Formats: sequence, C-alpha cells, structure tokens
Amino acid sequence: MGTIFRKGPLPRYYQLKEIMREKIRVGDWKPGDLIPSERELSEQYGISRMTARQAITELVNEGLFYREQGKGTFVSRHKITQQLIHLTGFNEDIRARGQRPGTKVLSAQMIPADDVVADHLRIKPGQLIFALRRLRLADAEPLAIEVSHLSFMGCERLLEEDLENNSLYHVLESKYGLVLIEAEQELEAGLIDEDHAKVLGVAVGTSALFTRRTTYTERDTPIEYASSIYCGNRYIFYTSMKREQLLP
Amino acid sequence: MGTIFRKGPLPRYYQLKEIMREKIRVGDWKPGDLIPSERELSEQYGISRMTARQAITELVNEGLFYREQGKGTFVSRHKITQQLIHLTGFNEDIRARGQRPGTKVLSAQMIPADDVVADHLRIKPGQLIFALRRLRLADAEPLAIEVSHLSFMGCERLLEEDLENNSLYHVLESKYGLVLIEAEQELEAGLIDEDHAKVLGVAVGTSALFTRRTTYTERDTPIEYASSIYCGNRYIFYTSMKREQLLP
DNA sequence: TTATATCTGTGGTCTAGACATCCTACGAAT
DNA sequence: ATTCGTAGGATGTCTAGACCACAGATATAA
Repeated sequence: MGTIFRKGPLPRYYQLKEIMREKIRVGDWKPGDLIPSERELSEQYGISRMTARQAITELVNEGLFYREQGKGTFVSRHKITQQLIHLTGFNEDIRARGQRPGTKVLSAQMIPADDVVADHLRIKPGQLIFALRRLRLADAEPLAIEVSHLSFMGCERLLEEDLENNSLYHVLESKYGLVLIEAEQELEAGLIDEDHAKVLGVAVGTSALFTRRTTYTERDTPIEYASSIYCGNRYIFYTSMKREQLLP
Repeated sequence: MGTIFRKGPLPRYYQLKEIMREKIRVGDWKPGDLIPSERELSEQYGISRMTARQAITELVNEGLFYREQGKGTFVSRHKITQQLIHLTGFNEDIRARGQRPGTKVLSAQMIPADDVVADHLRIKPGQLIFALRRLRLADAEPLAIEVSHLSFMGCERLLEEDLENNSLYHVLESKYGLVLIEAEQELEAGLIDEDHAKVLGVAVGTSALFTRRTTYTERDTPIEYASSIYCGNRYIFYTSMKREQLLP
C-alpha cells in the first residue's frame, strides 16, 4: 500500500481512493485534518491532478471528506454518512449494530403477483413470482417479519435454496450474478395486530415500524419488493440526507 | 434555454445540467430513454467532452440518469431518488405531499444545553442555546411536535424572529447566511404519551414515529439538533439507499 | 496602529486530445 | 443455421496543461 501501479486493471483514481481510505482507517488522517492538496497528491503519486481530483471528489460524495475553496480538503467528523446510508441486507445491518442475526423461514413459494407488487416490480399482475416470508431475529429474539417478493429470469430456482442459513442478497449476488445497488424505502409507524403479535411474541398493540422497500439492480431494474414489520422498541432506523448545492 | 453562454458567472457544466433537467421536466426525455452520447452533447453545445461528462456524472449521482458502459446513458425510471433524498424543511416537505403546512410556536427560549444535545452539537454542556418547540400542522390538522436546539454565533437573535409564519431554515439561510447542507436522522416507532396526546389531539397510545436529527452546515459544523414526534397514521417517511459500487 | 495592496496556495472550471473496455450489429466462415 | 471475428460507437480512464475565484499571510502605505 502506498504506491500506485500504472499497469494492471485497477484504475489509478481507485487505487488512490483506497490509499486515502486506509490513511483514515489507521488514523494517519484524523477527523478535521487537512489532507494534502490535489497538486501535492498528484506529484507524490505520479498521476495527473485531474485523476487525484476524481479520487477526492468520489470520497467527498461518500461523505468522507469535505472541501473548502481556497483552504483545502478536510476529513469529515461525522461517521454515519460514511457507514449507514449503504444498502445492506438484514444480516449485515444487525451485525453492524453488534448483535447476532438469525432467520427462520416461515414460507417460500411461487405465487401470482397482486396489483401492488406487480406495479413496484414493473411486471404484469398475475405473473408468477417468488414470495418469501421470514422471521428475523437479533440475539435470538424476534425482531421483524419480512415478506419479500422477487421477480427475475429463473427466480423459481430460489425454491431450492437454503435461505435460513444463507443471506438472500448473498445468494442473488453469488449464484445469479444480480448485484443490488439501490433501494427506495418508505417507513410508517403503526401497531402490531393479532396475527403478527403471535409470531413476534409480543402483545397486540405494541408499536411497530412498517417498512416497504423496492430494490434495484444495476440496470435500473426492480428485483425485489419487500414489506417488513419491526418491533417498535427494538429497532432504530438510520438515514442521512443531503441538499443539492445550488450555485448563485 | 438551450444555449450555453461562454461568458458569465455560471459554469458550463452547470448550464448543461439545467438544460438536461429541463428536457426531462418538459417530457422531451422520458424515463428509460437513451440520451445523446457525451461526444454528441459536447459538439452540440460547443464544450469539451470532459465538461459534458461532468454534467452527466453529477446527474447520475443525483439518481436522474444511469450509465451502461458500451451502451449509453439513460433516464432513470424511479423518481423518489430524484426528489425525496433531499434535505427539506417541514414546509417544503408537506407541500411536496400536496398538503398545506402550518406551524404553532409552543415555546422559544434560551436554555443551557443538556449532555445529549451538547454532544450532538459538539459544544460544552451548559452552554446557552436556542430551544424552539413547535406544533406542526398539515391541512390544519396536528401532525407533529418538533423540538429544535440551535447553537451558533448570535443564535439568541432568533428570539425576535417570527417563526410561526417564516420557515426556520429560510430565516437561517437568508438572515444568517447559514446553509444547511446535510443531516443525519434516526427513526424509531413508539407510542404517544399523555402530555403529547393532549397537544396533538389524539388518544394516548396512538402509534408514533420518533425522529432525531442533526443538521450540518457546509463546513461540517452541526447547527441544529431536533427531536420530533409524528402521529403514526398521518405520516410516511421516504428514503433511499445506495450501495457503493465495488470494482473487480 | 490601521488600512490596503500584493503574493501564494488552495480548490473550481475547462480544454483537446489519447487509449482502454465494453456492447452491438453485421458479415464471413463454418 | 450457427459460430466467430471485426468494426463502430458508447462509456471509462488519463494526461498536461490553462485560467479563475477565494482565503490567508505578508508587506506596504496612510
């Protein structure tokens, strides 16, 4: 680490990004620090200023740095932006919170899509899709019920997968080459009804977080539509927002 | 519209961004459409390819376009990413949902910061800050109670502002030159207690969405820490998530 | 002492090229 | 009919410059 290879498949701006990320990870650069100027970096690593600038720009977009014209580029102080805006599966998410994730498959079958699901997945109502109901656990305690609907070429093969011990996202990625890249989600507060209360092992009328999520693959294609019910007092949802900067 | 001025203060890439946004707004380019290639755009508007590319890249980052190597750049189909990830104040937000926002100031005073607030605002506990409690209405119906804590040079002048008829964010921007650019937010489900039930005009035990938000200005400086309680069945929160793309 | 100008270094914008990588379509060889 | 190679065009990466706007320090003049 610390040198940029001019041959090889990895772009130079990408190598520089990794080098700078590493500097932060090991504490070489601390929050609030001024990092070397674009010109310095380009000389130090033997690349052009525009290439160094591209690396910095991407890390600024990820929230790791911020720039001040005339002064320099600094390491951001807040971490949430850097971590939690990422699209993560349930297992990753729970592990990041320092808990142990668990899953129990309640049902897995091919069913015809209803109007709501078909609309979100951009398919025709009635088309056969893969429906998966799972109970989600954190530290062996029931946390949520999640119903996923998936539609893609060959999705019926998912019936044979062991989705109790393997992450759905991981299976999609490794066996089907589907990389989920983006999701839209809506959240609403509500109360738990009788049916769900039994499964989650809580009282009827407990507060709950209802979420509905559409997940997209690289090509702007929706793959999954999922609804979840999280036990109210056991889950906090994090997000971050940015205002697009307007020029004068 | 449709021409890029080479003189004048507006950067060329920014002018092209606005031109392309307009093409989408008026329906010239529809979701799923292939837009002209970078070379075509650069020739058509008399700018270099890198400048055209910068304009496209920024709109890709905003979720308006997506690229496919070897094929071209396309207009995205989903709109939430384009609209609702933005940091908006309450008034903007409610108007975007087609409702009429309203505000009632419950209290406004200078108080010493407690430990939690001081931590989020990166100040010392006990320092005097501006605290604002507001009842938020949508179509004249109570929707939420919001408590904002603000700390910046001269924040005591906010005591003299009319925050019932003026947006707080707008006042901060126009009178104090503070541009809020980024926020971290956490959401949790819960139930409304007796005190809040009275103010919101709902029954005790109604479901609610609890949010806590830290808002940052351009310089990575926290300005506001706000806690809100939204009536459960009257508000849906939207967000979107992106996975950082990894290179092979 | 206090303004005021200048100088230097920063990020912000922009150019005119170059080559790489990937996708598609078309045509040739099997 | 199928397979393969190739050509053209798209985005992806990269360069070596250039000038601008802004911030801060320093030196100069009132």
